[in-house]
Amino acid sequence: MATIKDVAKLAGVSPATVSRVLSSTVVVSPKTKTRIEKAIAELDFRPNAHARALVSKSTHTIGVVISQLADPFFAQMASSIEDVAKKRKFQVLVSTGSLDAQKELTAIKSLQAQRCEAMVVNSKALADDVLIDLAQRIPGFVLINKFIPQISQRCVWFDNVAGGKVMADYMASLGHANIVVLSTKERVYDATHRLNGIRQSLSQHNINLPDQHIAYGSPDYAGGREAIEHLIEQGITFTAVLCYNDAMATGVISALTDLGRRIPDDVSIVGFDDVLLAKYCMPKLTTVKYPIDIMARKATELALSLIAKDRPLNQSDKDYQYKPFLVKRESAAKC
Amino acid sequence: MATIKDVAKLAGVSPATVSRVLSSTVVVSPKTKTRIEKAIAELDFRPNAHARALVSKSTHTIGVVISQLADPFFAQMASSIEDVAKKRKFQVLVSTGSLDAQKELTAIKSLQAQRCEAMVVNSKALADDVLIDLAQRIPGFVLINKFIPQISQRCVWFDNVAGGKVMADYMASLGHANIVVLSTKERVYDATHRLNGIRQSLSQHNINLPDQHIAYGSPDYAGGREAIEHLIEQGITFTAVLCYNDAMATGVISALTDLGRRIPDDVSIVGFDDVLLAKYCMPKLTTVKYPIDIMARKATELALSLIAKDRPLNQSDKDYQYKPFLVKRESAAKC
DNA sequence: TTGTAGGCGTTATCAT
DNA sequence: ATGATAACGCCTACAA
Repeated sequence: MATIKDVAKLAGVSPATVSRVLSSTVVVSPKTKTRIEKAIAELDFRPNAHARALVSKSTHTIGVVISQLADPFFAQMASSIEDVAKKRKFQVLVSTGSLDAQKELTAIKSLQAQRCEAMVVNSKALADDVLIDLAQRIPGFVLINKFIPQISQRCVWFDNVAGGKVMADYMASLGHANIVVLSTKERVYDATHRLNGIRQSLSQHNINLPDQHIAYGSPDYAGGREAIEHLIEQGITFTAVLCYNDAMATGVISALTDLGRRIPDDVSIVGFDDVLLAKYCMPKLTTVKYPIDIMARKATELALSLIAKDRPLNQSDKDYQYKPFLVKRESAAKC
Repeated sequence: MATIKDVAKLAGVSPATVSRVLSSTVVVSPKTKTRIEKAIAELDFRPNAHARALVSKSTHTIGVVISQLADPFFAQMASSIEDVAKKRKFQVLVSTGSLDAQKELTAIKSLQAQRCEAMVVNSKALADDVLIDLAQRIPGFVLINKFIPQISQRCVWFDNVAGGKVMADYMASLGHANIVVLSTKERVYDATHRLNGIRQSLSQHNINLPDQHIAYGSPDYAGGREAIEHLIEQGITFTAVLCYNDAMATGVISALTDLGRRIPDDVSIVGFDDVLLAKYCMPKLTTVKYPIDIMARKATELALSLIAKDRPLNQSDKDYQYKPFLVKRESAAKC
């Protein structure tokens, strides 16, 4: 690909002048300007972003770390980030961490090597002190899924405990007393938080939740099926199912329907996240809203504002917490 | 962030020696090596990828152009690409084109500015001659969703005409004669191709498909609902619905169920793509498989092989065409 | 084995 | 208004 020198030569000027018309920051005589523009077009010249980054010490790039691109939840997140980044003329660099601490760290390091100025990271596996260290090192570092007191102003997070409560409160209010919970077998803290919320709510309502009423599966359709089938095999009876996410909930719907149980007449089901899927499936899923799109937008703006030169100093010292709320649809009803 | 000079100074060596342990291409004395490694760790030094790109003239980066990240189909595609790229130690740069020719071109140009060595692009809007031009300019350029004769070896594509036929043939084989089609209102060629396939099949089966039996909506759940409702309002009767994609099909299921029609007893429905959703919804969707994951892998390997220095010259001259096949589930049955 | 020097493509600072 | 020149951070001959 042509360089700025090639353009300069073809236009009969110095590289400096070409650079001036590129940045249009200094006045260039109209005639030479058009001559240069013609040369640029003719050579199909595209300024080398790396050279620019090197000299300008700025890449206009925001890095994103998520566990997997194929998951609708993360796809939505990435999409929202890209949307606001684009408006600010920022490039997006996506790296995946796959729920593995080592891979997450590798992803972040690679983003650092690319000199991303801002970073929005969803870390499921890294230890808090590692994340704190990272945040202190990287000016535009923002965490999107957890709260860490020491770096609270860099945290955009969701109250998972409240989310668990919302689910359980609702089922209790519908009169359910035989409740089972489907959690994820992945060791991620948000599952623990939701479970804690559920436990708190249930004990307040004097509803028992024995350990055998909790099953663990992969956080997807198949995992939902297997987990609920496992519970049934154990001879456990129930009228309500609380699921770790919407995908598992659809698996439950499918498995129970296959067994001739009717939803919500025989069994009530609540999902989590409210991904697109929840509206699509039948019956439509009653679920807990996780406003990931709004959160992703917020996180991106926060990350970008952290590195802005004209950073308003009135950066409030608080964290950015988002609360769950119930989306009532068709999969849950009175007991 | 620390530079190679900082590391060199701290370790008491020259930058060149540091570079040597970084690339581990030349033997360095064990003592100095450990000293340097200590310095690197202490300074948390991360080699600047831009400087490297500049001098090495290689970025190890593959660019991806898709219309939108949030769409499950494209998320799957991006995910597959990232997967094989990662194995080859390539960074992935995603840009979105949003079905707009101008934006698609901007996305590609930005990828060029980043000096992506390979590119996998899904272009819905750019004219063929523009794409041909791009392919000739960019060595690692691969098209993933369409066939263009002049650059056939750079095309990984899906036979949409055959896809249309598959849907229609199946419905005909089930005895349906009153068929309606839900297409997308976006002006994309794949919709046209599928429609052509449907028309061919239907005329072979002597089934009539008047223009009023074709409705156009946005290619999603809401669009499916609206399109089918529109048809019903027109007083059109039917026993089978062919949909542009799975999301529209779920909209149709929902709308018809609301009206008390039973699927597949009263109406048969076929979707397209076989995204995850198709397995999840109720009834499970009978649909046409679009093997985007396999195709994306192939496209990535192709793009990477195109720029490989040890490129095997036995690059076959043919294109890479993928064929649809029917995934029979529950949403379609005998008339 | 290690150091020196030049250059990758661009921008910014001086001159002119 | 335009041209030299140095510098960004790194790698790679070439020397020592």
